Amino acid sequence: MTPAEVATAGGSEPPGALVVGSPTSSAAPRGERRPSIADVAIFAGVSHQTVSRVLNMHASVSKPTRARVLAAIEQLGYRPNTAARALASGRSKTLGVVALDTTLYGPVSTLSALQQAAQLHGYFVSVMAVRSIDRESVREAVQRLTSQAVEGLAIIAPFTSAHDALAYLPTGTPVVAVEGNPEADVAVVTVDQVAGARLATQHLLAAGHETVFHVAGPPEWEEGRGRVNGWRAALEEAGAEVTPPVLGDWSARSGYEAGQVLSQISDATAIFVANDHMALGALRALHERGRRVPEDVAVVGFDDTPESAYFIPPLTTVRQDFERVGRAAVQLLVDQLSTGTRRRDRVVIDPELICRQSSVVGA
Amino acid sequence: MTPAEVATAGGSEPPGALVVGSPTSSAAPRGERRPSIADVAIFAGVSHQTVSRVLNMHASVSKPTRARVLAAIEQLGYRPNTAARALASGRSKTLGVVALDTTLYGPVSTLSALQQAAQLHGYFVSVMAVRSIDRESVREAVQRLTSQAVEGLAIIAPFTSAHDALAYLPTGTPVVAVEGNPEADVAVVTVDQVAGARLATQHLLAAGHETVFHVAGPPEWEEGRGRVNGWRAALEEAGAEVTPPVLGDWSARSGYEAGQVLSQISDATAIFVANDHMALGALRALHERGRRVPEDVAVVGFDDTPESAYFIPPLTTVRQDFERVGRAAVQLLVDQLSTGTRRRDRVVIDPELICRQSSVVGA
DNA sequence: GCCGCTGATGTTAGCGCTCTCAGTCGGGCA
DNA sequence: TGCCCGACTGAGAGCGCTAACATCAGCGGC
Repeated sequence: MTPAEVATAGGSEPPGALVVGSPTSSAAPRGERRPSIADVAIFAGVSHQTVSRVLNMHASVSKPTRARVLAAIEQLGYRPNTAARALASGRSKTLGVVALDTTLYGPVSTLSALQQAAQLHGYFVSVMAVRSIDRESVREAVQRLTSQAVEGLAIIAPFTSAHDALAYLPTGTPVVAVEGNPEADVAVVTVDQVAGARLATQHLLAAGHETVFHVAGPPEWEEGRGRVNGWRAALEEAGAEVTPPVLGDWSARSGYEAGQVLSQISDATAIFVANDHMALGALRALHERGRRVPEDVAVVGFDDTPESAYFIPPLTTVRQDFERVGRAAVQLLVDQLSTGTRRRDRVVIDPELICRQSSVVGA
Repeated sequence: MTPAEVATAGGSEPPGALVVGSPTSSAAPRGERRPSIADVAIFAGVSHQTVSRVLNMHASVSKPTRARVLAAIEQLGYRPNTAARALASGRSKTLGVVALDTTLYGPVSTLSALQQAAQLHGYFVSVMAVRSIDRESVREAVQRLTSQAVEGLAIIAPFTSAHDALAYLPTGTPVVAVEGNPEADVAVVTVDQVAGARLATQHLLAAGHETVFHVAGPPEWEEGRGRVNGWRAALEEAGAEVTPPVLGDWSARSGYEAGQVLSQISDATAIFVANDHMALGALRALHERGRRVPEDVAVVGFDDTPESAYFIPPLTTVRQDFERVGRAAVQLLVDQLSTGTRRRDRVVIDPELICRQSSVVGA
């Protein structure tokens, strides 16, 4: 790869991508079928294989030839056909994603970051949303992705799905469980939920509360379980009483209902809520019952959604760097792909406590 | 290739392939390449073409033959190869989506619904996120999708993008602009932003406010412009004063800043905020300044995010049925695909005012 | 001056599927 | 009985690309 080619290929492009056509130049292939590699070859007066070599940045193409081919490509507005390429090479340049709920803040942020990261690596992303994580749904999703010959798979859903998924995947396909159980038998990228919950709980204990109540996420979610565990561990370490967690479903509504329950417990002076949306609901319930936050009850959330700084009062919460999660997931897949092995790396990302007014009087 | 003796496999574990018994009958294709239509054909004792016919539900396959083929498919764990199918048929069964910001509530909800709808119609969805809507980004995204041979394209981004996109698309590819300008020269699915803003504004006027202030979304967004227009129209119809809108960027932070400005204007007794997140910020600013909602200032948002019912106070807002938007977009594409024409249908979905306490005293 | 080598190209097979065109077979109708 | 027709099945040719090999200069070394 000579410097000249690098100049041609533009820095922001993923490797292997082609920079062709200024916005004005590339003429649309009016009417007819799109130009193929053969058309380009004829136009440039070379063999189709030479065109292919230029496309794939193979060495051993002379400079003038390369230039001629690139010119032809631009002239004809040629774009490689992904399907043909995938068929011939066996590489689809596509990563599959199985996601449980693609509207929740966490998964959305992760997915979005993942998508961007994949794009940077020159990969497409194909997302299959599953309604529930029963075996059948997972099988369906994975098989659809398999038929697309995805090269790697990211699972943004509870651990068991990741495990199940393996069964339906061609042997050797790299898999990464995002936000999955660190004990999983595949690679994992996760935010340390236990540590995050511990941070939140310790923060409240340090503020002088005898114990901390917990509004938990659904136990089917690894995040939910991890936060319960971290919370419980922190309490036990401090010798504080462990009250039964109130179960929620991540929604503000469920947080509200939990808040209604907890607002009637006069001992409940500190609540750690498993995500910000539920915390919002809880804040509202406490407000309705005349319990002041943080004077009467301190509240800490989890996620640091962009809105949480504008709750009343601003919410102390635990930030998760979803951006990094997405990037790391892609990186793990790409690494496994390039080494050709399925590995069991884990990337654990530390969460960060963001202190705001909901937890500390006078903050 | 899965070289079993890769010693470089990251230390922790021997890299042996995971042995997973599949819970159903379909035996995993041990080691080698996945079974093809030809394998199925041999196994079933028919020609590959007959298998293809079964796969594509062509008529003219006798029942016993079909049964035999289906059995073979299951036995071998066969899954059709999307790339090969796309290459041979020219149909990729994939819809492309170009989206501007895939983390905002509206786009996320739409995208999610769209994805589900597409899945139901047997289509895959390939999403290209663009950072900005300049021509270059749109071109890049559309061309990447083109190289995937998408059969149809949905654009969840301002109108001009939709227009630009056409230039880089093979002629005849159906396009639908989601939440785009109804004047666009492609099919459009949109919530009637003008009507929604009108509802909100009229609601506030009807409550006795002399005029209604507006915190607007970014003018680059069609939604932002539409809501400004509806708000202005409602004011003008009522002969109310039209104050200059305060510009926001959809974020709670920008809503907060707008709220700070408006809270200092004593005439501002009613505010229509262009989305719920900004409304949250505005509520917080008003709260800080001691302006009571709704007693001193009435606030109405837009979107009806699941959280808005739990704001303090619960937010009156305008609901958009994103579910329907997504479904309609897919339907339009599928229709155009089946009739083979590029049409300019429009689907306009009526928004709905959801009355809560932020706008009406004693509600 | 012949050998082998390396860089630059072309040639030939497929990848796994669908499409078009040909059959084969049995039965209804003249 | 013969013929046509419709239901069913099969053979062969690509789709656009990559991978492996074949080719063919030109070059330096002995």
